[in-house]
Amino acid sequence: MGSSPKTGTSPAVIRVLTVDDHALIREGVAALIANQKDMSLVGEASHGREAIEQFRSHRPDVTLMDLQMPEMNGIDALIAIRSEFPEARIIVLTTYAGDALCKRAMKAGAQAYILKGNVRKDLLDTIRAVRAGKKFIHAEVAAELASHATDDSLSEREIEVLSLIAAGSSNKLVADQLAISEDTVKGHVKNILSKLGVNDRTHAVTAALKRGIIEL
Amino acid sequence: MGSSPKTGTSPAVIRVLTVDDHALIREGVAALIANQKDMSLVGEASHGREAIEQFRSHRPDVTLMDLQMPEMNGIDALIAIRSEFPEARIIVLTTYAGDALCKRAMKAGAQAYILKGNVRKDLLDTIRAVRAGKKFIHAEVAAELASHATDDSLSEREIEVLSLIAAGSSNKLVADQLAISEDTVKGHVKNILSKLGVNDRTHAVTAALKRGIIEL
DNA sequence: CTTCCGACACCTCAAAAGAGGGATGCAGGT
DNA sequence: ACCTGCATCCCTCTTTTGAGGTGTCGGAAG
Repeated sequence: MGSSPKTGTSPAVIRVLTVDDHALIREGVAALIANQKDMSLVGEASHGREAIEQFRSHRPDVTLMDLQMPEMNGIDALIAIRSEFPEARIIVLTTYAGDALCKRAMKAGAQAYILKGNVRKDLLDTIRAVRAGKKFIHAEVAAELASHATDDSLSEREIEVLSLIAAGSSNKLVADQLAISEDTVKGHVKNILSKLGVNDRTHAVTAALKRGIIEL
Repeated sequence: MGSSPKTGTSPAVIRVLTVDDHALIREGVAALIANQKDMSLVGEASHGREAIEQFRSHRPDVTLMDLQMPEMNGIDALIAIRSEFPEARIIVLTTYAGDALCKRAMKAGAQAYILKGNVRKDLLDTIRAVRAGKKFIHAEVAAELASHATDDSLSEREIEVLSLIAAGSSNKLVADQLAISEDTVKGHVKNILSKLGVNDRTHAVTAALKRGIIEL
């Protein structure tokens, strides 16, 4: 790369799409990219549905995707885009360092997961790396990921139960809402506590919130 | 004020300081302000301590302050700046719509409280309004505020107890950590449940998180 | 100087939650 | 066919929580 005079996929500008419900963030990304000779912002979207439309019409080389947006969240948009365009290169750019969120995003086909906090140098480097086909997970998140490497993740049902508990339901109420017996709920709760390594339901909820397993 | 031809405090540019731990947000603010003829960005800070320094050296007309930053949070920075410069005009610019957070910020001397989400038009208008001495609270937050207008807020001690509960402590453990009797803790918990309008400790924690009374 | 409120403490009692055990059926993969 | 994970249900037992009610003490506000 460099001496050969040719087609030049490398020297071509990287076409970027930014997806974030916060206008300020999109503005920041736009400003950052405007200063790069090898990049160009080709579109913006403020939620998942719009992201899909923008992707269809612009076919960006790299997409910066926030999670937690109105209308349609980033994970769902990620899945939708990747199912339609399997070669899509998508970087998750979020505030949350939860390991569960990161796992879901990477499983959904994200190429990188970085935090809005320490973006200074990471963002631009990551865009270039991802365009080149590499993957990247922010160190802070990677540490989270590593610290929970051993413990198995919650099942769909367990997440459902835990969400209802977080919303203020007792075991009996959860049982009613899910149309199962209270004993079954207790069984689920026991597994949840064990998997999260906590001793009571309240701590289970806060631990799951920290890790991005459930939302408020 | 308006028809008289004079000193011109109004036509002068509004000098703005932006405080946010997210570089992208600062970048976005900078880009937005750069397009306004009547505004000029005079400084940036990524946490509370730096905000105080920057305020001292630049004396901005208006300061945009995020809450929840490392080193020193926005509320504390707000208080510190306002105690040193009582005329300081500070706009809280945050992601969180919790009414408790807003109440604390306004009590600490903030002139406005707006959300990063719907910034498009609000931000610039708010900067001008605040410079002119007006106050402003984002509609979404105001609604939150109104919906909790009647219920009294938690005492310091109650917040302390609730935080420990959120961290996974039983009543007995909370009692040990605060060096009080378990019965007293139960008394506090009872008041907490009553004030927050919930039936159990887990819901109390999630309700308090939503309202910005405690943090994760 | 009262009056009110918050923090503190003690009591009883019923309901919920958590720890222990075991058992069934069903789906997916080997 | 077998095994494993998951969801489901049942039982017993102890601990924790939450709902009642009462009272003291100190400080802040009236």
